[in-house]
Amino acid sequence: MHLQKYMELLKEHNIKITPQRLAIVALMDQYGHISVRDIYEKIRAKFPSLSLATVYKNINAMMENRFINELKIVGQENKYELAKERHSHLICQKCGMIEDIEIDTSGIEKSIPKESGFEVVETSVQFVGICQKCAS
Amino acid sequence: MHLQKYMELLKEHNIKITPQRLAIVALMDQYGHISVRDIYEKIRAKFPSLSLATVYKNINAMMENRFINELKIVGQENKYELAKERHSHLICQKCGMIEDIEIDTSGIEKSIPKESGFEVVETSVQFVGICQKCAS
DNA sequence: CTGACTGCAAACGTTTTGCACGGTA
DNA sequence: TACCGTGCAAAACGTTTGCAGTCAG
Repeated sequence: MHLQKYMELLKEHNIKITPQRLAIVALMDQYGHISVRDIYEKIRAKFPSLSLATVYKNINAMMENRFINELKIVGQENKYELAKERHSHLICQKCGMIEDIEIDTSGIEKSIPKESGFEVVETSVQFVGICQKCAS
Repeated sequence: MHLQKYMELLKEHNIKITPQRLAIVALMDQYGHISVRDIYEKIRAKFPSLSLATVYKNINAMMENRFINELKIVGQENKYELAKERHSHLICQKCGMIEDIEIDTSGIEKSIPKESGFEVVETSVQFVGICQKCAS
């Protein structure tokens, strides 16, 4: 499918290509946000020799290279996503769904008092609530 | 000190009063945001019989009662804070400082498309950056 | 061909659990 | 007094590490 694309992505970030890594990237691309456990189980179904340690090692390497981001969400295990433009997340309290959303955070950043002397590098916003499916 | 205040707080939330719990509440009040490990070590210095299991059990009980909140922060261990009015956090990447800040999130909430059908219950905002002390 | 990656097993740190005892209401 | 909370030890997790063999570049 998009093997070629994944290989290029890895190359761009100076990460050596292996079947395990391609499988991880493919899952992140497919699911958007995925946990270590889910990565492990889904790949293992097709590729039973995969070890959990390898998943962790690769996740950590990819985070160091800023190739992926870690998402810490209340009430959920950590999720990982391919790094892309800054964005925020909609999170359903009921079903756990996570959806990307692009919003402008410059307004709220302005409400930090100048006197605080705090310089924002990154603003992280999570909208926690109920998704359409769960509401109906 | 504020023992009386802490006892009332616990009573209001239907949490039985014990010396261990009073010590935990006192630390959260004093530090604002504190980790399990820090709670354990600080209390233990004065009160060596305290067990880590007790800290965890109490933290969990207080979270169920919505008496305290859990704070998940990138690159830091989980922190806990007394529940209060909705607020956001300034987080220093360098020294780890966490500071409360009150901002109006209604603006960014409006940028969620109506068609998404997502109903926001709570908006969590973290401003990650460099604090005044670390910048100078 | 060489260094990096993988898988395995063991180690580690954190959090939870079960149980007997002790303290709060 | 009755029940809930505590402390201890063990268990259960999640994550990391060391090492020997293998693979990608």
